[in-house]
Amino acid sequence: MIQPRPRSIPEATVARLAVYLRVLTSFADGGRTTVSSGDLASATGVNPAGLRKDLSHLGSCGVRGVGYDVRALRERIARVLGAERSRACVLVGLGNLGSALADYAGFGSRGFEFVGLLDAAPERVGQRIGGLTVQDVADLEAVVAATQASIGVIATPADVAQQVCDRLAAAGVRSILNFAPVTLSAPAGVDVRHVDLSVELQVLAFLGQQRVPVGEASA
Amino acid sequence: MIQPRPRSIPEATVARLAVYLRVLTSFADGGRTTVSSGDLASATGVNPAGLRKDLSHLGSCGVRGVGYDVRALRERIARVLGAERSRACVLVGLGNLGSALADYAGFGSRGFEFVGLLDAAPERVGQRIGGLTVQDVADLEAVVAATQASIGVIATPADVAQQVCDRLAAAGVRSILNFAPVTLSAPAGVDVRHVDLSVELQVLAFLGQQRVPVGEASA
DNA sequence: GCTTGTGAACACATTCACAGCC
DNA sequence: GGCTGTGAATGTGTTCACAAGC
Repeated sequence: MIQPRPRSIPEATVARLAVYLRVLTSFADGGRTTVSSGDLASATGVNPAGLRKDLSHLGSCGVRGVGYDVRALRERIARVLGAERSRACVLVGLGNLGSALADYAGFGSRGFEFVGLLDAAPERVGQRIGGLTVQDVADLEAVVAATQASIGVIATPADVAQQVCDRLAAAGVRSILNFAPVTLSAPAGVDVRHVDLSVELQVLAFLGQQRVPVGEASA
Repeated sequence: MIQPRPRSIPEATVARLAVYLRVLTSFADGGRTTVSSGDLASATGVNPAGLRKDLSHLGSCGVRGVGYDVRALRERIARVLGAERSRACVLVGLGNLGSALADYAGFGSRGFEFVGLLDAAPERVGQRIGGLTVQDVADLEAVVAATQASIGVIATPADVAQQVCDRLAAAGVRSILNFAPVTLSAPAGVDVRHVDLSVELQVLAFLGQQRVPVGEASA
């Protein structure tokens, strides 16, 4: 009666599911009711067969010869990703990037709710951003305890990111998303993911210079 | 006499090289002169053997029994990534996120220079951000032509991102980094990369809910 | 006939283990 | 002895091709 592995979805698939979810939502808003793997694949920039394989991980519910029901598929993906129930996040660091994140509509619509904004600068404490009032980072532990936040987002300068990470972990936050340009270490059981905004740019630039090896034209 | 593939570095390696570059720079700033693969690996959160394999792609110059020379390695990586010469970028969309990007020090220190900031909102045009004056997006083509920008960064709302992308591509920009939450399409020869800030958060949340399948404690 | 779902083949990436060198 | 560099083994992810089903 024990399912072998009820939900073991490859990480690469999870990332793409989030993208499918976004596109399906816009399709649903546009009044579309069904979609084929080919259409959805081209709208998300992936291979159709890969898309079907991704969907097969969630015990897919497409109809052969027809396609997928947009609403049903969207709900199923949302359920698997846990995007239907709201998750409480605290955000530390409200400089330019942090403020952008606090205001970013994409989070709220995908089940992430900021329940605490924290900053160390006195002039930022008390400001209202994205419907919340910025609190003093000294109260981090109290805010986490009061809000039961399960996710922490770090958008501080690099030199304080590690100590913020330590405090979040100690306060019981088990998932941390780091935007500061440092590699963080955290105790076992705490999941840290790092988003480096300039890495993508650097990869892009590298591919660009690859493409045209400057003066190596075939003439 | 034709080299088979002079420089074909796996994309995953390129992304990590950018991280090594950042850490090596901070090591160099701290006065460190040599580093072993183990040290650098733990500072960047990767496997030591993988790190050595990454470095081997650039015809590595470590010394057995000793390690790598920090400065030499940093320069070699910078050269391979093309991070030594400055690359001109235009940024379109100066809302919260765009402003954060324009101000982000991480770009400048890695060879990316914003040479144009463009926005459609009249109240933003003329503002100074990160040392530049915001220009009207109507002048996009002129700005690209005047600055010879090779990279475009899109941080606009989703609904105008595609048309900005089209105009950038038509103006001759061959590398585009998209922060808007839409999948963009571009003509062949134009490289588009998409950074979705909430995808990482969604993966993190998924892993978190995986970890503790709520009420399935082994007691 | 059209589209899904999936095993099998392939390509890519990571890790291991050790030979080569200082 | 210590650390790099790398082939070999493993694991992961992607693509193909086609059978199954509407």
